[in-house]
Amino acid sequence: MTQKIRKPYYITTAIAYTSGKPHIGNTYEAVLADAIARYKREQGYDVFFQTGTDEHGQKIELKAEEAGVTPQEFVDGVSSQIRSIWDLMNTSYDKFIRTTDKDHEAQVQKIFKKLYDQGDIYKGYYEGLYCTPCEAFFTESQLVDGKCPDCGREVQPAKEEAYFFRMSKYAQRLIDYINAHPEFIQPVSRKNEMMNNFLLPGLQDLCVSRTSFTWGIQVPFDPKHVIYVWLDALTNYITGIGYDCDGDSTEQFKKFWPADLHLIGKDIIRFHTIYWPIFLMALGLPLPKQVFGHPWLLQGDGKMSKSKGNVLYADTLVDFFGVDAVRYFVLHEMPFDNDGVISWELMVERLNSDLANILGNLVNRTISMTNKYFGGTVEKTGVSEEVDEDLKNTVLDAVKKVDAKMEQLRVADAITETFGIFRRCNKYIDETMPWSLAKDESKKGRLAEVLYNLTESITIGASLLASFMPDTSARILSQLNTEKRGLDQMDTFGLYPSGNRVTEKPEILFARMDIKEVMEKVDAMHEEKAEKEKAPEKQEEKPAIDLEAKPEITYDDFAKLQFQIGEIIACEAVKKSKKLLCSQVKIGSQVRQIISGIKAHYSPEEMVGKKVMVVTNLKPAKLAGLMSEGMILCAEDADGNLSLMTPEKDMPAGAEIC
RNA sequence: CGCGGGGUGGAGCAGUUCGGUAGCUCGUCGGGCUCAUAACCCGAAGGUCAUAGGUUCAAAUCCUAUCCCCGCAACCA
Repeated sequence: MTQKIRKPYYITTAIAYTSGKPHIGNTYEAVLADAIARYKREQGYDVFFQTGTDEHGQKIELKAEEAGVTPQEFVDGVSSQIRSIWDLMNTSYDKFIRTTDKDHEAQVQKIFKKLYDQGDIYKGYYEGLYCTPCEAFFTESQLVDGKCPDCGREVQPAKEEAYFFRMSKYAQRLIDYINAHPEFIQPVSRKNEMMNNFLLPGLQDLCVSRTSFTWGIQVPFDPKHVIYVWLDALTNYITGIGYDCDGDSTEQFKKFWPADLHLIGKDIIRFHTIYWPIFLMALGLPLPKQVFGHPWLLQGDGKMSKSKGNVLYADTLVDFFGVDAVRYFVLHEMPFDNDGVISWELMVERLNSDLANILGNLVNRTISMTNKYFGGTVEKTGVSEEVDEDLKNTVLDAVKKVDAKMEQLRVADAITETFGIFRRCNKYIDETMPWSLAKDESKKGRLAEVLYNLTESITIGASLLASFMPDTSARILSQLNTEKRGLDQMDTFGLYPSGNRVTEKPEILFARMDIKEVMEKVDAMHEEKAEKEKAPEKQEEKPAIDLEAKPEITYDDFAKLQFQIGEIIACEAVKKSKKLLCSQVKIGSQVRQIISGIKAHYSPEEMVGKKVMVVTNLKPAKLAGLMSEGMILCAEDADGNLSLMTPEKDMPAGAEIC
């Protein structure tokens, strides 16, 4: 066995937060990491690809409560859902870690203890303005009129016990490190942002524990505290491969740490390039070699339907287009340091033009001609002409370009380079006109050579595709009846075995789709969804919503409230606010201004003329700088959809509701 | 003045670090071809590079101001 020692390559994604089903944007990160991991494997690295789920925190505690299950049950469900989507997308992760894994939890506790013992974590007080009834801290800027934004009561300065991490101690070391390693933060534009905004002005110590909720890892020596998210979540990168802070780490850890690449969303760059490195310094561990903050994938047609159905999920897209088409789309449409756009139209466009026309049709026509003219046999005859050189150069060149692009993590560009091969092949067919050669018996040799060159080019192109579209790559190669070409053999043109036979019947790789038909289906799907939501109780639709019961009140309590019918006579969006509408509401003979957070559900135009239920004796308050004198009531479902309460029969504005 | 990103032919993007004929893909129009999934190939039209100033021999690229869009945060009486 003369197996070469393969260089390790450790890549991670951020772990996905288990507060709900991940949309296509979240899924993109896993696919991107997968493409890189696969390519590294092709290059001969011993790759370890870790992903997983982040499962602690107050938000999950609340979500679980809403759903009426325990937090553990809740995260079990969401985590497995996320994992199944990652699987659906054909991501080749080696480990799927969960922050509720027992060994992770145990290790995090040990790490916390160790950092405490060595003085990096200290107990202090979190100071702020406290609202006792709400049990919450607020900052000055969060207050509304100097009062609690939740209940409107007075707040007092107060302090709460909490553990802090002494960031300042390591700040200079980190600054030096970043300066000495310009490749550490990618894209580089992010580096300055971190330096200027956080490091150079001076790092604040980080609060690393909470007492306001319990769904988390307990501080081992102080059980009323729970370890706050970042120390819990970030450490997954080392606990997942067997780190032990008592020095008993696994061989795997020794082999793979430090990580080569943390692939994360641009929103959490700060945590990965400041706090994480500092935690590692405190543990005496080397820092990851690179952190890449990728941009986001946004939905282009946000305006179309306000009532949800707007969010795109990976599994829905896969149902329509298939796994590889979706992988192709997210990988190819994503700019390097700019947000990308996804919509049904763009999806169909790429599928038709790139996948069906350029790639699928090329494979199809090449195989068809080979069958038609040579009974499926591909033979290298050596009857070459000058055009061949350009084809070969383009192909071999593309291999190098793909390599260079992948080195810079420019996956989208790497795919474009790969497709350059297929484009060139189509052109080559036009240049050589095989159908014309076929008419002349004396040109058989040339014809065979042309088809050989095409087959060889496609073989190389398909092999390059393996990292991005593994299934498609395999399907093409199998139709050509050959094996995937290794990257180390791609500097040579002409390795396809002469005399080999391709399949008799080429299968359609990607069928063209009609955007109209797709949109019809999409609409039908949305309607179906909407209908399901409308039909109450009927069938096993939306489960009835059970709220946690509030304490019983007396009739006197109830009588304090005044409800009336209000007629909306004017309504406009509140500037600088995403969610607020400002309505002029006629109640009896007076007109009141009321601010409501329903912009996402009702447009100002459709509000006008509606008669709604209003709480009229609520203390006026200022919202987004505007006075609001009352509250328009809505019903809300589990997904946060709102519906105004309107009288079943026509009632005059001002009528009392009792 | 909460933080950050962005405005380039009809659509989606590159180019902006280190100023010097504005590029790619799709769409449109015209032509060619028929092996192929009405696919492929060639050609053309289409942009005062958000706006206004400034620096410069020269600005999409540097500086200043303004407008607009998008994320995050906040506000969802």
